[in-house]
Parts: sequence; C-alpha cells; structure tokens
Amino acid sequence: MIEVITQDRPVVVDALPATQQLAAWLKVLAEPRRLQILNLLIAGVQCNCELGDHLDMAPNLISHHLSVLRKAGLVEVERDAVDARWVYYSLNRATLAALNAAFGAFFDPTRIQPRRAVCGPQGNVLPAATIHVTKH
Amino acid sequence: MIEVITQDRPVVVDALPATQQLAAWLKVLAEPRRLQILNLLIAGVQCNCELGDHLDMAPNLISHHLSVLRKAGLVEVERDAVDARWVYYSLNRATLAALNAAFGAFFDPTRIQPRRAVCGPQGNVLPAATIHVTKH
DNA sequence: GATATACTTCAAGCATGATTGAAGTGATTA
DNA sequence: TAATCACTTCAATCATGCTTGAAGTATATC
Repeated sequence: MIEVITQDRPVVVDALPATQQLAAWLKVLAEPRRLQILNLLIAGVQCNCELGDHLDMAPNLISHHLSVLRKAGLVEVERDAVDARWVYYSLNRATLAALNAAFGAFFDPTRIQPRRAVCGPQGNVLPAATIHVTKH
Repeated sequence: MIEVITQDRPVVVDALPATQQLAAWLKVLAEPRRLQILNLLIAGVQCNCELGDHLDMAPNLISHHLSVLRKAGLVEVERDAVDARWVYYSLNRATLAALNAAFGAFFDPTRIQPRRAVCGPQGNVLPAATIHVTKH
C-alpha cells in the first residue's frame, strides 16, 4: 500500500488486489491470437477445429491458448451430447462482466488527479514541444 | 477477413486493424509495473524519482517503462520550467479515451452471438460438469 | 478388440522483452 | 570549467512463454 497526501487526507494508491487481478487478465488478453480466438467465440464459433481453420493455427496451439483463457476464467468447455469427441468452447459472461468493470474502474477518466508537486523545484511546467528528444 | 454466416447476411469477423490496435495496447498494459506506474500517474504523481520511491524500482527501469508507455501514446513528457533537469510525465487523455472505447467495443456483451453449429454432429451440448478433466 | 477421430499434454526449441549495471546526455550550480 | 543532478541509453543477462512435433487420452465406429 502506498499513501499519497492530498489536501488534508491520505488517498490510498494501492499496489493492490484489484490492480493485480486486472494485470493478470491483461496478460492473458495481450496475445493477438487469443484476442482473435475471443473474437471468434464472440461471433459464435466454438470448436477447436473451426477456430483452427479460421486462424490457420495447429490444433494443439489452439488448445493451448484456450487452456490459458479457461484458466483465466474467460471461457468454458462443453462436450457434444451426440458425439462427445467434439468439444465446444464458450465465453463466461460473468467473468467478462467483471473484466469490463475492472478495466472501466481502473481507466475511469474521472479518477485522474491533477499533478501533485511533491518533488522538483516547484512544478511550473513547459509544454511538451520544448523537450529535447534525443535521437540515435 | 473471415466471414461468418448469420441468418441471412454475412457478418465480418475481421482479423483486423481495430483488434490489432487493441492487442498492441494490451501488450503495453499487461505489465504489472506499468499498470502501477499508470495508477500513480492517475493519482497525480509524475516525476521519475518519486515513481521510483513508490515502486522501489531503479530509475533506469522506470525510464524504460515510461518510454514504452510514451511510444504507445499513453503518456506525455514535460520538463520543469524552473529547473529543466526535472522531467514530469502525465497521461494522454485522448489516447486513454480511445483505449476505453476500443476495449468497450471489443468486449461489448451485446456483441456475443449464440453458437453456430458449423462443425460437430449437431450441437446438442452437455453441461461443462460432465467433462473429464485429465490430471497429471 | 482394432482403428479412427477430436482434442490434449509433453518436451523440446526459440523469440520477445524485463531487468541490471555501466556509460552517456542535458541542465544547473559552484 | 568542473562537478553535480535527474534522467536516458546501451549492452548483456535472464526469465517468461509462444510455438512445434510427437506422444497421449477419451470417445466413437468398424
């Protein structure tokens, strides 16, 4: 826990469970192929083979990514009642809702505070354009 | 581009710019320390040294992560007008708004389509609980 | 039972990127 | 001008995890 002093009372800028949970979800989502898989699941595509056809990926790789998504609670698994060899994946709407809530809470524009001049001379600030950007 | 057939008209499930852009942002955000840095920036903390104090990180590492955030357009840089040795980082609200919009659009619950039985016998589905989970 | 199907798990190889210490840059002060 | 300060860049190490091919599992069919 880190405390930042406001006018007269401390505000907690937690290093915290909520942020950690969001970080864990983002790590799972920060994979282009997993996002594509989610995109297909959202569109109603559900079996390993068809996901592979659409994304041009080996079935074991699809299986791996689906496993990661499943461990994160984002997708669920079912087997076909007629022929149980077929496996269908679907979205976990509750987790998706929690994810949306966590993301929205963290990046809520109204949370943004003005600069606190804790270090530095006094904090009169130059426009960004005047900065010397080093080229290499 | 991938086309999925709905009732009577094709719906584009693009492999697409919007998803690619979101994936790029998520990759930048999927780093616990960067999320913590953003969290501090949101709380009004802005110079490298103080971020380092709060997060117990070396200044060069902070600098590295801030550089990644800056290249993603999420933060901006300014130098102090009184003493230009001090550098202040702040959030780019426009990019943050675009990020929120992209995330919200991708994970919009109303986008979720019901299963399309394209492969598999017919798609009568068993509850997830009946699945045999292999242990090792 | 033997074979086929749909998928999963395992055991590498490999690439990306976080981390670290040292050197470098720009600005200020003595 | 020399020294200091705040920060950045560089080079190298190291860890995480994606990817791939092979082997394994569960289910269904012959």
